Amino acid sequence: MNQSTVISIESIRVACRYCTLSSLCLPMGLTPEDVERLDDIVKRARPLHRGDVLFREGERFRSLYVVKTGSLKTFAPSCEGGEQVLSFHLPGEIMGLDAIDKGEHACSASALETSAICEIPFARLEELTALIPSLQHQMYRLLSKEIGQDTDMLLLLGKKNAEERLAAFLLSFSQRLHKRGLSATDFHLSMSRHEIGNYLGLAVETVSRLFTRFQDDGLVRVERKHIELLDPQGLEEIIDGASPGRRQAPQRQQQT
Amino acid sequence: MNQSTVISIESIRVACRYCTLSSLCLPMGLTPEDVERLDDIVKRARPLHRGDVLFREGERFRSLYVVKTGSLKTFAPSCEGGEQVLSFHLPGEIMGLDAIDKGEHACSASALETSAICEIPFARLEELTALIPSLQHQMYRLLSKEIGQDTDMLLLLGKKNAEERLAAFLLSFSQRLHKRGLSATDFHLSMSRHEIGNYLGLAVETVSRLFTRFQDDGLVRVERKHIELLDPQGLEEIIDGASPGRRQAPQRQQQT
DNA sequence: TTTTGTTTTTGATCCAGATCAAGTGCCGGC
DNA sequence: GCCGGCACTTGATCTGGATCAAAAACAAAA
Repeated sequence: MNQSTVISIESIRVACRYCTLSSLCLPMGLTPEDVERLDDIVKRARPLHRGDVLFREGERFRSLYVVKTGSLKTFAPSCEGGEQVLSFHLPGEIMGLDAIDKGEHACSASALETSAICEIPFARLEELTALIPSLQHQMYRLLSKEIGQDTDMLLLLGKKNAEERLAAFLLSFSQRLHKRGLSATDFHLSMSRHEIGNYLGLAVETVSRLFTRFQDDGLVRVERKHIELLDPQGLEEIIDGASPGRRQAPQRQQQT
Repeated sequence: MNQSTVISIESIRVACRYCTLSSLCLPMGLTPEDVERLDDIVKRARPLHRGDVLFREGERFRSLYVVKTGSLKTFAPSCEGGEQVLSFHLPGEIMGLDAIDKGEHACSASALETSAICEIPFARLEELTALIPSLQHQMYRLLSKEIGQDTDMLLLLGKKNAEERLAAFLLSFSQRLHKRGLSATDFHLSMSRHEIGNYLGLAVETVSRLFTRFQDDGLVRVERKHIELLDPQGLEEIIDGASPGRRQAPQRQQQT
């Protein structure tokens, strides 16, 4: 309780201009004065704890949210009570962009661990972007980037096998952490095997088996949620379809 | 040749304000004066023919493109020379939004049939959106909508089986045509079985078999690329996981 | 500490859909 | 009208990963 209070106070106090994430986040490329104006509309609420829901699918859309610390997942209800994990969000990453169109959230977001969030009321942001061209540009870029990421994911789900998917996930996660100043080769997964499997379109068992296989192949060291990448290059090769087991490509390529 | 000339002239001449698509397209919700201003920056080139490439992956991003007539596909190179079809575009739909972020096209676009295109130089559009709040809002909505569509696709590829995928594709295509004033139950597919399969993450053979099965089940009438939806309700039920063959859900749901 | 529930791992089996293999039929070119 | 090639269909087989089952490792509670 004591600790969460500390985090809370801290999260309330850190303005954008002092935030270490500003180079990754919305303020990227803005002048200090413009950052100030953006900062004026940002709200910082108390932190969420594991499992807490930030917004729920169907809720009226009012704000975008940026992760300040911790991590979250977004997920949409699938058929028959199941759900599809759509993405994992790390500090500096924005959530809620998919809700602008319909004016209501198309997915839900919940915390994977204790997390601090910045809330950005969209109506005010929209006003601001009309006044600050570089902010408008940044918004277009952010929206576009999200589309690009979804595209990558479509490629992953449409064309890659289980091994390639997990390798891609690990490497991508590693790179995202690295951009945030953390180790690219030694990190902690805040999500469960179940969530990873769901995200990658695989069964938990498959994810677990692949972790074991990767470890046996000397690519990673896995100890529950603690991951060490021993051979990132090797993972890279797996992603490109050169799995250790098969020398030449046995996959028939779907031409169009 | 004669016919393509006719189309060409027509496509050059129709300004946004006379275009039947304006209610679906970028001008949606703009005042007539603002449509005029938008119209000033739109370029209308000669039509593309089947197979012609509108833009290619890696090319410098300058413009967004809107389909005026016809249809296109976008696709990205997958591993080992294959490609992933990312989307099919019908009149009024915008292409190139994923390129804003990196400043270069992340995918390629090619015509599925003779198609007319409106080109919108992005730099000029960006200037205009700063001046016209409703246009800016429209842009945010369009970008957000694209994200939402990608999300739907992720759900489809991550959680649905072959039958559900094809049913969802047919119904979604039908609805998009209907919005454009065409028949929702009797239409022509401009893409090949191969392209459908690629898009849905299925082998051609599977797509072909499913068309046959759907026809045998009285859901559709298929004659090469000509499709008649006989029982849209039945397709809807398939999408929701109630395939005719199985009474209760044998799929284990991936909980998180 | 034990208890109890959850997450992860491991093993055995199964099946949807991919892949392989042959047609069949359509369409454009000559 | 005939030919050649490509798109599509249909059938037979194979397999990656799902599913089923159960044990093992942990974590939170008591």
